[in-house]
This record gives sequence, structure tokens and C-alpha cells, in this order.
Amino acid sequence: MALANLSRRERQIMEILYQRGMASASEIREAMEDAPSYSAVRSILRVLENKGHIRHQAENFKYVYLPVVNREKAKRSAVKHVLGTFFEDSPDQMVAALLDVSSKRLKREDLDRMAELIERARREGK
Amino acid sequence: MALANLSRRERQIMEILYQRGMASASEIREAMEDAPSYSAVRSILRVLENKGHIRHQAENFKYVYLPVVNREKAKRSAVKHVLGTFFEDSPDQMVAALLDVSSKRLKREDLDRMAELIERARREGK
DNA sequence: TCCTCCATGCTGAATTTTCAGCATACTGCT
DNA sequence: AGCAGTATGCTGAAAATTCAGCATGGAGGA
Repeated sequence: MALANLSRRERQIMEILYQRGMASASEIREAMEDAPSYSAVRSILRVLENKGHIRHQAENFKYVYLPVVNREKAKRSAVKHVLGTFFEDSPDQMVAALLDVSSKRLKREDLDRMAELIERARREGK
Repeated sequence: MALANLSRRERQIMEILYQRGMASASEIREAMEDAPSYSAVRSILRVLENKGHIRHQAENFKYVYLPVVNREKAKRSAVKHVLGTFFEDSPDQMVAALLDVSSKRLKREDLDRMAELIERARREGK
């Protein structure tokens, strides 16, 4: 997992970037818990960029930072990691936890969509 | 999330402990990627214990370490975190990724179990 | 034009993390 | 009893991370 080798602050920033897709230094800072100074954020961004985890684009007179590894890969990697760490690689255990966690705002359509996904997997896998 | 405030090594060790339930210092060391010296591992264990993240038990002449926060809580917390970071809090997107990631060794029964879980959630939620 | 605001780039240092080594103690074997 | 093997406890220091401050430059309004 890419996130595994990062320091605390580095990870925190990477996760913000994955969540929002991209963000400027000050947006990142605002999104951080116990945000340090603005320049501290920028230092870490510089480090992340040097390590090749993020890059930046100029966008109306600001730098906007974004992950180098695309979201899809990162998603899969994150899921795989949690699956192995907490669910003994058993997807159905993880689905159970997922349903549990999100039960409150789980709508009918969400459940329908999930059922459909599983149905499709069934047909394909068979 | 509990794991969020930890340093790299601390997190690495916590994840091993969640994965295995409990482990001795040397088992932990063996399970670590780029394992440092034995005493380095024990230093970090001491730190984790001081911070209240783990505790130890004596077990046939060894200390065996285990997380203080129980696995269930940690599971949910991890799932919630990934859900928010990579899936915009949308459970069905996450199920899709999960199916994708584990598609290879996905067995018929796994899919059945998942379908059943969702069916049950439907009934309860209705 | 000048001034303010808000950026970036960089440096050096405080703090935290990570680590190795040494002293000590206990088990089990010879 | 003595030794080898394997624990723990602790200390001090190396390395990495995290941070604040200062210099600089462009945009935009007065």
C-alpha cells in the first residue's frame, strides 16, 4: 500500500487529496485536523512531491496538488489492505461491517444497487 | 480513527496486532516489513503501551501484546475511514471495489452470504 | 505607481520517531 | 553450578519528521 510508508502528516495530506481529488495548500490546511502552520503544510507538500507521491498544477495563480497514483488504484489498495488487516481477507465479513457502519443512512436504492452488483458478480463468476 | 495519529512504525505494529489478535515482540518483528532490530521493536511497543494503545500479558515466560481497543470497534472505524476517504461515503461504491479486489478467489458461497446480508438489511430497514 | 494580499521557495531548528546496545533475569540443559 | 538462549528494562543518540520564519514575486485595487 502506498499510504503505508508515509509519516503521520504525509498520510493525513494524502488522504485529503484522495478525498477531494485535488486541493491547494490552504485548502489542505483547512481540512487538516490540528492543522499546523501554513508553511508546515507546504513543507510536507514539498516532501511528498519530492518522493513522487503528488504533483502540482498551476491553476489561477495557485498551485493545486493532486496524487500521482490514480484514485482507482488507491481505492483498491486501501480496500485490500483493510480486508487483510481486519477481515482475514473475507469479503463477506467486510460487507457485514460496511452495512453495519452505514446502516443509518442506508437507503433502499443503495441496497438495491449492492444486490445488483452481487447478482452480476454471480452471473459472471459462474 | 485510532490509527490516524500514529507514526509509521506504530501503525505497522498496530495493524499486525489487529490482524493476529495478539503477538509477542519477536513474532511482531518477524511480521514486519523492513524489520528493525529487536530492541527497536520493543521500544515502539513500550511507546504504544504508554500511549494506551496496547497492553501486554505474561504468557509462558513471554509478554504477549494486544490492542486495547477491541477489534470490532477498530474494524468499524477502519471501514468508516476508507469509506469517507475513497468512496464519498457511498457503501455501494465500496462494495463494487470490494468485489473487484476479491473477484479472483470469490466463491459462490461468499456471494450467497453477501446477498443474504443485504437481503436481511432490506427487511430490517424497510 | 504604490500598497496590500496572497502566493511560493528555502533555511535552519525543535520535536518526534526510530533505533542499537548494554545490564539484568529467568529457563533449561549439561 | 555453569552456560547458552531468550526474555525485559532502560538509556542515549541518530535519523526523520514537523515546523516557523523570512525573503521574494505577482495580482489587483486605491
